[in-house]
Amino acid sequence: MDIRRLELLRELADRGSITAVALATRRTTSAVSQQLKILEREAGVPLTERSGRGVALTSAGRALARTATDVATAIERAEALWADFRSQPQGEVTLTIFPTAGQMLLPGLLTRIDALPGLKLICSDLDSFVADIANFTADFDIVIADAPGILPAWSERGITVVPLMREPLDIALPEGHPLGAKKSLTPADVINEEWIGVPSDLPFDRIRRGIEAANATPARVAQRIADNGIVESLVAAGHGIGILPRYTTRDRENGLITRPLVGVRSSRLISALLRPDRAERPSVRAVIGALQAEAAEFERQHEA
Amino acid sequence: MDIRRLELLRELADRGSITAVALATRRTTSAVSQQLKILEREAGVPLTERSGRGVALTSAGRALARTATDVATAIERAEALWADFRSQPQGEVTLTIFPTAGQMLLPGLLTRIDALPGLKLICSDLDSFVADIANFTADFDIVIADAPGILPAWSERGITVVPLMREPLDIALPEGHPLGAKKSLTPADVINEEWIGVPSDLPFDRIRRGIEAANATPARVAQRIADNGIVESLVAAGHGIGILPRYTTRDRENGLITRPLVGVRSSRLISALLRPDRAERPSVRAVIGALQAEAAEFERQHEA
DNA sequence: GTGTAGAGCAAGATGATCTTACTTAGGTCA
DNA sequence: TGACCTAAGTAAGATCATCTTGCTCTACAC
Repeated sequence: MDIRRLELLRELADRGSITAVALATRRTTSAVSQQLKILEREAGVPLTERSGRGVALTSAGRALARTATDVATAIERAEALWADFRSQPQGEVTLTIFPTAGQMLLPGLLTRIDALPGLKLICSDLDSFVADIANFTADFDIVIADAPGILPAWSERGITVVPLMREPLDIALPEGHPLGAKKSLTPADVINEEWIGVPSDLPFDRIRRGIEAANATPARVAQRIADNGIVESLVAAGHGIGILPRYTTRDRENGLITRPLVGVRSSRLISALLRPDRAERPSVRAVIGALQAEAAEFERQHEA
Repeated sequence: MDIRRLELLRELADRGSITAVALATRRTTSAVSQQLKILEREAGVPLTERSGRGVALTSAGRALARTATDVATAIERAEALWADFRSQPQGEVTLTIFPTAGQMLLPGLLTRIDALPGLKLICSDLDSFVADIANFTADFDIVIADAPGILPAWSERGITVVPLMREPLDIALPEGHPLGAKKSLTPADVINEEWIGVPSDLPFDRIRRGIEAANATPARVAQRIADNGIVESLVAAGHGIGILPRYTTRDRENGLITRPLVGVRSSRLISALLRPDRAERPSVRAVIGALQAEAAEFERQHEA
């Protein structure tokens, strides 16, 4: 069964006459007629029948023409990808991102992508609390995650990790807390506080472990909350202190103050994860480039 | 971009060397080499690079080889369908059926299908209460439903309806109910009873409407229940009388007795619904044939 | 260095698919 | 009814993509 012949059958189903198919495919009617004859012999079932001066598909013919449609759509998808390679970056790129990084990067990223004609970025956001973020590289071209480095499990699976930016993590205190008097805080300052922590399998949690290691004392974790907005509210209400990312935490007029933590490494590395085959697509490369530029721009503005 | 060339790229990704691809596809290495060269020119990107004495795919090559896999699977699906037409009925047929019909027909149907080698029947059951059963013909090859005839909406959509069997519907009474003294019941006998009915958009409900029409009086419907098992329990517990299908109602030692209803048409027609293009597939035809045979056999046994 | 395996190039062979020219069948209009 | 037209199909030869043959080039093993 040959694809090109199958395609003719589909054309016939769409256009209704051999002449129309021949015209559309820039062939003679004779050529079309011959190819359909061969197809019919291969199928072993009559696919067409005469109807007046023209031909009509038999119901078997219609049924088999339908299969051609499915094949055609698969081929079209493949060709869209090839087009991406052949010329300018073009086509659709899917991206998923966790909420706070989305706040920082998406507005500028979308502006940059708008400037590239033919390129469409389809974004979605991810619950901040997922088991293994890298699993999403099967479903999305680009996954933006808080990646503490390249996990062994990732490099094994051949996942490409592109670092984008580093965001400092600060200690969040309720207004009026005695520690607010200091400009910056050490692990010893905070170890005896009540903590609003994060679930232990989130990358954030390694900051708490760093503080514990520096003091050789376990911290008192009152709650484990994944969503930063909730953490903000709990800290502001005096239920404990927490660790929050610097650029996306609201610490103006909401009962919250933040202080940098010194003495342990306290930042998160935001990276793009993707499967290497997708990383080859010019359109995906273009988005990665825009992401790197946007992240650099963002860091530059916030360091100043 | 040609499918045959793309297929070669996929082979190369799988087998790793031009020689191996040539051997597998019964060509000379030269032919393979030439075709890949053409593909590369079309792509505009290097797809292979020399690596020692052999070649290795570039990462772009791997990415594009992956697209071939998707196309290949679509073609394989299409070819499975063609194979179905070419020879004996073969392949997979999906069927969905409502519960009581499943009880009656599936055991025997599956036995019949087992006798046809190469044919696989994948069954699922349907909630008895769905808006328009014919919508399922998009998702299943065969939909078995209580079809009161060919609805206009169905014939418009070109849905084929194959009648399978007629099942009488009886009046179900609690044991000891005064009407139990009679061998059969008329509309006048039952109109003043309390009813356990069915939701008004189920086909069953037309029997109740028939009884109302015969008496020119509305029936008193206490409950509207879709599931026959629940109706059985409610009737047995004395909450009312109901209408239940003869062959799948348990009326032995469960507090339930059934009596035929005379004077209004009281039966349901069980039919197979399918899209006409699917009806052409020899495998689907074979299943329909087995269904008709099984339904006829079932009716014969229960009339005796 | 010599031998060998794998890839690639040039030129001609092969074969599928197309065109040209003609036939057949069904419909239309005088 | 017969002349005419349109659509499809057939036969034979032309054309073009793809394959093979025969040779070269490169990397590597012994």
